[in-house]
Amino acid sequence: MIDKLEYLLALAREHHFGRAAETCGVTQPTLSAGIKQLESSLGVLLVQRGSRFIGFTPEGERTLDWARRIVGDTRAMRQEMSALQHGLSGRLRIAAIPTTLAMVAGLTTPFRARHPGVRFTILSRTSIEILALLENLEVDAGITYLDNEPLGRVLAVPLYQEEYRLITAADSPLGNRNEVRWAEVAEVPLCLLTPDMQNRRIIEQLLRSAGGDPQPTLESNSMIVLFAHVRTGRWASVMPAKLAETLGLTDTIRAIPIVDPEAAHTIGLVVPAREPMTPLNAALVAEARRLAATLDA
Amino acid sequence: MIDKLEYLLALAREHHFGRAAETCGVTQPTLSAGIKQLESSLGVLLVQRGSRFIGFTPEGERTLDWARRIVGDTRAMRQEMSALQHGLSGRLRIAAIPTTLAMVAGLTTPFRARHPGVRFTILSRTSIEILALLENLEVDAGITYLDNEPLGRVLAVPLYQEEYRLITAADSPLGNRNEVRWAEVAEVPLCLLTPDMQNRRIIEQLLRSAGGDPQPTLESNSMIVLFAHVRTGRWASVMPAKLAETLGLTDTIRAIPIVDPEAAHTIGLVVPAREPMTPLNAALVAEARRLAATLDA
DNA sequence: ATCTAACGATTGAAATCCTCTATCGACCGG
DNA sequence: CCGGTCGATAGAGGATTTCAATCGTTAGAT
Repeated sequence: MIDKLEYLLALAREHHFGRAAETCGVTQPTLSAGIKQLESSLGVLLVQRGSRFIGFTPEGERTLDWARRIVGDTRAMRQEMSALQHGLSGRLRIAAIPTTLAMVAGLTTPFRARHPGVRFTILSRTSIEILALLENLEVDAGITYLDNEPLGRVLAVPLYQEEYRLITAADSPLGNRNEVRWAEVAEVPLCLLTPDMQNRRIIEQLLRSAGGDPQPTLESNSMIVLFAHVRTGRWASVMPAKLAETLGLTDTIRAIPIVDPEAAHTIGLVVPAREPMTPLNAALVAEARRLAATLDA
Repeated sequence: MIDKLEYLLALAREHHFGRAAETCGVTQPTLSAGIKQLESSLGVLLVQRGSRFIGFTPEGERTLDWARRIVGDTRAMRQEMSALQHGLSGRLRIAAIPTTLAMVAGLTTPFRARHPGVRFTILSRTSIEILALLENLEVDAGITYLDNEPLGRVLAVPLYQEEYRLITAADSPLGNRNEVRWAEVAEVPLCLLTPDMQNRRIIEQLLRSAGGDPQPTLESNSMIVLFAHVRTGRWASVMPAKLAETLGLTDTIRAIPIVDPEAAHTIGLVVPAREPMTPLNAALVAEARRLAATLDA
């Protein structure tokens, strides 16, 4: 029964019987039969049948909600029993937005010191993708903005305020300033994240409300790409302060506070609002609270 | 997997492998193997092994919590799908304390008018048993006191205030009064519920705080027994007003309000605090709210 | 219109898992 | 010491599950 529900979740992820079967480690006929059996067991059609996967029926969507719950609880139960036996172990899957990637180490490092048996998978994803991944049990936790998009059914732990810096060469036009205004930044050709990233949308909105019309000269979904360009001294970017510090400023590259307004957005850890939490998530939330305390100080 | 969790729940109910197997409709070796398989699948011992059933290990108790959740969600999912197909159907199992048995019809009758496909099982139980039955998924809902014992993880819908009447023959010593004081009632030989019933404990406490020392001349766990005795005209009892009305007063048997104090306890419907509720419970709660509105008016 | 590739359903054989009956061993109370 | 109860175990039979192979349909390309 529960494995059939897992099939359903996989199908919701992949929208494709073959691939869903593969991720479940079974063959396509097996998954096909599993779904069919779920349908007959519940007495409803779950999947809209055509020559290909079309989508779920309304009953299927509803069943998906239940499947997420039941499968999630089952995994949590297993994890809890395993933790009682061998201490915390297993893999903690975290999805983070690119601007926070550098600070993830601040969370994972003390966590691992406390719980050496735990392994990590860190994925770089957009804030919207993170919520979907959480919903579908594909990751255990996310690190994202807490104060913009609606978060859904999650528990959020604020970590720090993201503040913005103009990253530019010391010998560039604004390079000698101790602070700059958004209106000024709007005049500079920038390297920014792609528009699917919430950070890009936040910065664009700040630039626009300062009267600018942002036309980034370069965009990427990778902060590494952006920073590598800035580092040449020929490009500029707007980055969160925390990130700029971590990536390392040289004497030729400066991070200049941007004011008017002094914008800030809250970054935090989000985990599914499941009661009780999985042991790994409980430990992660505790670690995040500790980290937030040190960051506030 | 889920059926193994059902085995575990049955074992928790019965404290006996053989009986648990019977309630699950399997033989004892099957249930035994099922539990053993759960244990190896989770990697922990769940049951304390001896020559007989002794109890659960701490891990077993924890697993029981998860099992209740997972099994409950699974049943809710099935019920919801069935309701989407055929409308509300199935069996609604309600446990009620004896003093409320007469008013259950006020809930079930309009419910059945709205949802003809639903069948009922009504059990008379003590308030403490009701909470255990709810916890173990053995009943869907309970009707009990809301304001005394701690209720646990339930959603409560207040229905009405239980007020107390002295039920006695018109020609008995207090029979001609329009109201009596608890101190006076304490002098009368009474038929009361057995001490495992909360109603008995409530009434005893009221009698004692009025200075009496209650020594019921007859006790039973059945209101029918109590009422049948009162009806002979030779016995008296203290009963909730609602119940006395339903059982039918004759011109020789009177229900006299008891004052000083005018005690009242809240009676209500309780269902497991499960989000979302099962469709049957959702409908029952809606019906209870309607009923509460008419009772208030 | 025809062809092709992709997709999901179907089939039938093999493997696995499950459930039952029968029985055993441990323990308890007389 | 004996009889009865309880849960574990063994082995056979049956049901279910899984897989490889294949089919039918459809969308898109030509």
